[in-house]
Amino acid sequence: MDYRRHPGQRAGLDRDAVVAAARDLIARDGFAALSMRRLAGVLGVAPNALYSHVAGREELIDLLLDEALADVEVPSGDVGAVDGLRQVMTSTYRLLLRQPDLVPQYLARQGARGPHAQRLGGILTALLAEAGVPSAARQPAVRVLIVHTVGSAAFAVPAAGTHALGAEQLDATFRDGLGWLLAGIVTAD
Amino acid sequence: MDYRRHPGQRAGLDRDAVVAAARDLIARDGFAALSMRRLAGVLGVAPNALYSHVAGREELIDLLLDEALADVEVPSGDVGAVDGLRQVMTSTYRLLLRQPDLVPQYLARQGARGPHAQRLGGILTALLAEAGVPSAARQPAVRVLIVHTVGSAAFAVPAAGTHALGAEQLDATFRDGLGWLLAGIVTAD
DNA sequence: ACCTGAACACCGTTCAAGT
DNA sequence: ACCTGAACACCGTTCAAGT
Repeated sequence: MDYRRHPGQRAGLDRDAVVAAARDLIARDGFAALSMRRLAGVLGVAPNALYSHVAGREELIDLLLDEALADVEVPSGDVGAVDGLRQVMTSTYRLLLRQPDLVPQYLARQGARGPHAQRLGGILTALLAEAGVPSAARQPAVRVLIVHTVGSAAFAVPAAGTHALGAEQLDATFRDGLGWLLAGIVTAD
Repeated sequence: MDYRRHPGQRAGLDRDAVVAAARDLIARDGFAALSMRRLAGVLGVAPNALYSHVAGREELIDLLLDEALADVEVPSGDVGAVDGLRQVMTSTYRLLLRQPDLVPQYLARQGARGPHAQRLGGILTALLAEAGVPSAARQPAVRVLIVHTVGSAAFAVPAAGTHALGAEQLDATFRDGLGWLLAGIVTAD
């Protein structure tokens, strides 16, 4: 329609602006409301203008998922490997809870594959090594920890009906499960 | 278009036939291919004919999810509560692996809410009680076990790129994680 | 009750063209 | 390189009508 712009005129858009607008749109109206056309509408451009900055909807979601992991905190100082693992996973859990609608998408695409996800994987592997977990057992251990953390975050989102457990109880459930898994990981032969 | 049928003429459709056709469609072409219009096409009816048997696409997916849990095996005889829990979760895990495309949808809607899911929840709660887990700790324990099982199944699905872990390793990872969680659940004060 | 016809309000993506 | 215009091939769902 009328975008008050002619073909060739710039709209001042770039990749980060598109991703940021998508994040805001989901935060306001939920993941189901994220469509390329609606997003373009919010940004005041024609729908196909987005394809100059993003390969398509799938890539956009990949970017959103990876961005959600941007602020994972590396364990501070020398708290020990196991406590370090606990801190990293708890930080990740809290980050994921901030963008609840996005979390199930991690499972739908078997985890994020972007740079932030890779960085997180590297941190976990190093901490497992420091904790004395043998080389071959580290990748399975990372999987178990990620499954628990992402799964807990996905289940923490209230569904249509009110759920029985409160936020504190959900946090406690995540924390307990994490502790049991860590105990098993570092104790395994 | 032309369905070789007039308004008012039956097509011999019912709720189960719709759900079964949806399951087959996903098995053949993937979850992304499941649309009401395509499903109607497979069944040889007009798109809106499906709404006589199903409230809409969301309910159809709910039915598919619950149906996937129909064949969970209850533990045989007196194997003990913990081994019983292990058997039920392993049976559920194997069932979920049969319909891989469907699994992420469990997380997207915080678990299934149908009769089969409720039955599974009841079995788990009873076994936890038998294992001596105090009443208040049972619901969180069920959550942890479900998160691990569904999450493991979701992550077991190969993504676009080939994945490093083989099927045996994935099974071992699920089994180990389950063991650690069960140990923690029955040991907790 | 179960189906068709027709329509409404959407989708993601592509291709050509303009600057 | 970044945008618009226009189009293609889809969606889920609803409403009226027919038997």
